[in-house]
Amino acid sequence: MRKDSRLSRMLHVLIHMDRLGSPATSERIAKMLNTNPVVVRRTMAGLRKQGYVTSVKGHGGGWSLAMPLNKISLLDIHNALGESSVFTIGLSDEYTHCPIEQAVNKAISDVLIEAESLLLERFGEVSLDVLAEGFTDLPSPSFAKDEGC
Amino acid sequence: MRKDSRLSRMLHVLIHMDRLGSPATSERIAKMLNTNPVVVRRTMAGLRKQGYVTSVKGHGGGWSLAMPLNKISLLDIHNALGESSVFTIGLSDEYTHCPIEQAVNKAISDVLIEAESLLLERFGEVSLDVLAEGFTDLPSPSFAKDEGC
DNA sequence: TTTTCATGTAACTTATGATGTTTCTTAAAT
DNA sequence: ATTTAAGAAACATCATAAGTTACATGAAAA
Repeated sequence: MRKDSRLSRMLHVLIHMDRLGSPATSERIAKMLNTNPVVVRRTMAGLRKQGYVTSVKGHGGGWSLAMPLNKISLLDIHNALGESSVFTIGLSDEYTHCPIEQAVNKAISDVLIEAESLLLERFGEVSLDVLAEGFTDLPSPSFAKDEGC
Repeated sequence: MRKDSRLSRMLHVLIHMDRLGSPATSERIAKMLNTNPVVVRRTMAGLRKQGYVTSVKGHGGGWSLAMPLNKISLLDIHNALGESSVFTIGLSDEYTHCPIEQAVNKAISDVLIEAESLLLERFGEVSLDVLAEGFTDLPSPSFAKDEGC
């Protein structure tokens, strides 16, 4: 089943952006992610909507962090990306009136809800500055693949 | 993102099968699930491989439970269906040498592992007979949609 | 012993949804 | 004015789960 790696990729990008100083263009980010600028804009648009990044048009424009990394959690970015559910597991809805289907679906969804709660709670406990820790003394690596991420 | 409702659907089927007495044909199950017999065989094959159901060819053949419902847990069926991961969330693997990607991926996967452990543990605690409880006194409903699930 | 019913399996087709692409517009700096 | 870059809509591609077709195998019934 298909995986959505946007969270991982966007976190990676945001931390690099933080050490970059100047705005990062969609094109630059796209190169880093081996994708293209429009996909980057689409994804970043969600983050901007929630206030985590800003975008500027024209010369010298691009994307910038709107707040320090310690104000942003994994949960924030996860939510901003707007994926409805974290699970590949879904429920049947063919016989909503069948008591057996109801019992089955309740058992499954009870578990999913509990596991998702835990997951979101943990995501909320991790802020991005913690992920960047220990690398601040490294020579700030440049951005795109051909420059050595 | 696409959902996999096989677990929910198969549990539903297995419980109905338990009260059916005679083997259920792939065609009958397919009608119940609004799908077709080959898909049913494909899915049931996983359950047979793990010993939860048996299949018999020819006249009067079909699928039967190989053990009572109280010997089968949600986890058993989940595993038998053979889905690798329960999450839609994946990790980037473009810069496996980049310490930032590593830190990001470790943070995410720590959470995923913990949440998945909880989920599997809970699935292991629920056996199918519990889901069927309370309906044993009902007139055993017949199987296919047009017969009133 | 032939027919019918049912699973087993492989190969192929379809449907869906994310991702990628093109094109054009808008806006800001040079 | 020109260049640079985001915004946005429309369209194309791709991956893959699900569905379908076709045929082989095996068991019971006629």
